[in-house]
Amino acid sequence: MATMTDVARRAGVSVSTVSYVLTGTRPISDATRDRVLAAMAELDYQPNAMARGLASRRSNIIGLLLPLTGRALGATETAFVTGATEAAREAGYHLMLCPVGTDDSDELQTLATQRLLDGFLVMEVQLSDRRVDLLRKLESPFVLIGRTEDPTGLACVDIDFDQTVDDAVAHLVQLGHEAVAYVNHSAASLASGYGPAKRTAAAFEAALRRHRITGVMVPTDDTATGGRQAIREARERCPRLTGVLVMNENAALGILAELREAGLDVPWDISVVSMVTSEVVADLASPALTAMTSPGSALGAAATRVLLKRLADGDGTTYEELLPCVLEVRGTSARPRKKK
Amino acid sequence: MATMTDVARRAGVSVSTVSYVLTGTRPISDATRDRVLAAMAELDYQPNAMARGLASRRSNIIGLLLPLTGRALGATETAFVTGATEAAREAGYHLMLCPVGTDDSDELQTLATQRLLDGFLVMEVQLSDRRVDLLRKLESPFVLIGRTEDPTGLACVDIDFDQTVDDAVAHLVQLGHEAVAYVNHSAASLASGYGPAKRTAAAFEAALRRHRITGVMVPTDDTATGGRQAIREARERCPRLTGVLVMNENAALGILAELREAGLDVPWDISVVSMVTSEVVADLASPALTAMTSPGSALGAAATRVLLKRLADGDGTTYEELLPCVLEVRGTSARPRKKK
DNA sequence: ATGAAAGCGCTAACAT
DNA sequence: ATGTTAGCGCTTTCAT
Repeated sequence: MATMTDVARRAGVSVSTVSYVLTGTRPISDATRDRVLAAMAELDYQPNAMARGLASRRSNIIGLLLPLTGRALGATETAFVTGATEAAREAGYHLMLCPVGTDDSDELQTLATQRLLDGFLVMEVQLSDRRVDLLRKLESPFVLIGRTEDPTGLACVDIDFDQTVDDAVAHLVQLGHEAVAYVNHSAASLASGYGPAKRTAAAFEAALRRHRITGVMVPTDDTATGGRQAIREARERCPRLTGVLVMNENAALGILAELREAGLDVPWDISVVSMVTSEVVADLASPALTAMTSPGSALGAAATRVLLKRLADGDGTTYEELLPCVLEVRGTSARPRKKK
Repeated sequence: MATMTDVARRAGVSVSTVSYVLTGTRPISDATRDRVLAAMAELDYQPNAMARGLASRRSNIIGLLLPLTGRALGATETAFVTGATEAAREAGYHLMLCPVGTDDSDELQTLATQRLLDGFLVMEVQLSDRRVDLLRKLESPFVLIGRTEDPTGLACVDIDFDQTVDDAVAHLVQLGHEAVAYVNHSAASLASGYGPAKRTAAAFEAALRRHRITGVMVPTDDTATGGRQAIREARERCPRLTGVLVMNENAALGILAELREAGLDVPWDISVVSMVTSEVVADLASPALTAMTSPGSALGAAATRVLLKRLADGDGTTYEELLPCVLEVRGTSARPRKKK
């Protein structure tokens, strides 16, 4: 394994010159640079990451804090990881997966003080998240995916739930629907103040008013069974119902199954729009789900870019970037057929 | 940020003593150790990962080579990543995600010679995989998830496809099925020599013989549409068909949809067993899919353990560990009802 | 059982 | 534009 000293000797220059060729932090004459580069190539030289990190106090690695609950990651999360990883690589950084939940404060403290990571991406952010407090205290640069209660002084990248709900409702209204339901996350998460649940509930109300249509919000579990119950309840509470928005993919599939068994035709009797859904899952359903596709990979890339920017600038001001889900019309939404 | 020198001074010992307390590579009297530990605690000392890595030539990080194709990772892969990450953490290691496909030789070369990673886990291994050749040449320790054509001298951890297929067929036979189809991966992947496709095809033939039943193998695309076509073809070629094994989850859902539309009752008319399927996806279907659940997270953990073992022992002998998928009977398999 | 000291391979002042 | 050199914070011989 050739070292920088080897390269310097071979190129007939000093080690610092070699170093500066690598980092580009001071002007080097073309002739010298060429000689150095040639020497590197001849020796198959690769800088030692550890030595670099030690001397520069930068590892060029960012950590992705992701609670690994045992159950699988959804497609959205996966896409996020992918997007973040790619964006990091393009900037010459590496991405390290760190299974750190809100409760593993010690783990995180160790990670952050080890100086192995230059900064953090924090996934699955809770409204009140201890990881945030800790990272702040330790003065580690970080970017949140999602938002805490009070985002002052934080950098957040999140789905634009307001916009997403509004776009979904607008899609149904445009098709001629006048009574729609919104099947939200569970009552429990709503009560616990889970951000997306609360924000979408409010956005739904607002959208109903804006579009002057009626509708009901039904919280339910994020399961197929939950979806089944929710659609039954929704139809009871609002018999004229012709459209439904669903927050959770599993619930969406449950709704399709329930409607089918009730002898109703999707999309002609009832349209279903799934929110924050990945393409894969949407295609699993039949008919394929009309959905608001979550910008998973774009979110990951955006978050990474924000973090790297902050690392470079030493910037720590409040920042917020919201990306809406994009409507993909597939087979479960249509103009409702006239009743009777 | 306290350094080892600070700790040494505070404890009234030399730096080397502090170091040995940390690494445990030489005996320390209890009294001294206690003083050192106390000093560390008082100073909130955390060893600097970079300095450690530079001096010891070990980063305590392993890389996970995972081609990020843009499309989402399946639940099995996700579980694998989770399992590997957890296992690494338990052993005091970190896991770094490296988006490196078979074609990114340069990327991999850089990664491996940078000395940032102690070893590699290689996912989505091709029958002939250039990453394997490269890692071997660079003498980087690594473990494959999957198998190459010739596994001599390699460490592999993989799904036991033979066992899995046999278990699935046995399940159907035991229920009384006498004519079953196997819906495999696409003809293209079969032709290209994709390992799992070839191995399961062979295992299916063997299982048919062993159980003295008839059956057909139908290759198809890994999509719902592919599944639909496949089941039509299978029923044409084998009208007495009462059971079907499916290799791909999407195809499995397509098959269910097609059968339903053809007016057939699952599982009473036709049983469906999905292979290498995750629980989440199985539950998405209605009825929930009887499936051979892939040991994703166990695979990840096993692979990590093998790699760490090799790092510790400097061992490089051939090694193979196969884990079967586990049968989970859900709603799509049953004793076939008598025809006519 | 403990200490002293020589690196590990690089970056970044400080020189010229 | 280039060279010299003092660290970065730790591990690990070599001593005692």
